Amino acid sequence: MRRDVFQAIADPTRREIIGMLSQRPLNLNAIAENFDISRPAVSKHIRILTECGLVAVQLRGRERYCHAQLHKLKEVVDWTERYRVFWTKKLDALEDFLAADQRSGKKVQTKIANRKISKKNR
Amino acid sequence: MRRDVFQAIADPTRREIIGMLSQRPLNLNAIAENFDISRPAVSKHIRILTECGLVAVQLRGRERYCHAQLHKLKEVVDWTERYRVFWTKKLDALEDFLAADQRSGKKVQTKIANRKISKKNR
DNA sequence: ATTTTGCGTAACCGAAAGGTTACATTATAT
DNA sequence: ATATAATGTAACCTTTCGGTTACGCAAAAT
Repeated sequence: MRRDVFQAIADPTRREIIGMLSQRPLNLNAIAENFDISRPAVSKHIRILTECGLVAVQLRGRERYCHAQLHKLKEVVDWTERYRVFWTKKLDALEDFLAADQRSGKKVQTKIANRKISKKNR
Repeated sequence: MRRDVFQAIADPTRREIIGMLSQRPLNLNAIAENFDISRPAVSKHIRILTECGLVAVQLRGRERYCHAQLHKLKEVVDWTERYRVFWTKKLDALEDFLAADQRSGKKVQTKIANRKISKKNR
């Protein structure tokens, strides 16, 4: 099981579960009530969220209370943060420029292709 | 095709492609050189990234230059941003508390379950 | 003691994901 | 004009995903 945070939040149902649990812990049935899918299906989602550390389960008798452990989302934030500059005003202007160029078919490629690059930044 | 940004960045290869393209536009073969997978496989990844708006393709003769369009990542940032409070120092302390409780089996549940919640925050 | 509740798990299913090879097409180079 | 380079696409395969129903089991309620 690969189970990384990126894959975990790819599913919209799991993102909803995260939203619910961020407000207060819930046991499995309480979560399932909010969805049209079956209880075992929710159980599987919880398992995935648990495996990647986004949710922690606390046993209370026969109930399992699920807590959001959202500091694990920092992994996602850290990745996106590297590209934050790309949605600032200044950069948007460049994107617009490129989009316009694409429509007109004008030659501007070299300008972009030769931008200085820094190695090893994955 | 669902093709939302969350699903697009779930795949590690696509995240690497995004990292490469954020430095400079590349044509498809240039991208493929960096991976062990076949060229058609890369082509499929580019298609997915294009469909959700993370990449734009600019045709130059027989070549297709792929540009990163990273302002679309803002969607991801906006979602995660709602939970930023959960990985600040203060909240981490709460998480630690919960984790310790889970180990000891002590009763603290009600305290958390009764936290004030605000509606409609998905 | 018996029933009900809250859950995990197993077996199964169809669809989608991620990859491959083979082939077609068009632009450029020779 | 012919060959080669850059790419899309189709057909196919295997694995994973997200869901289901059926069942089992322990805790709680009766």
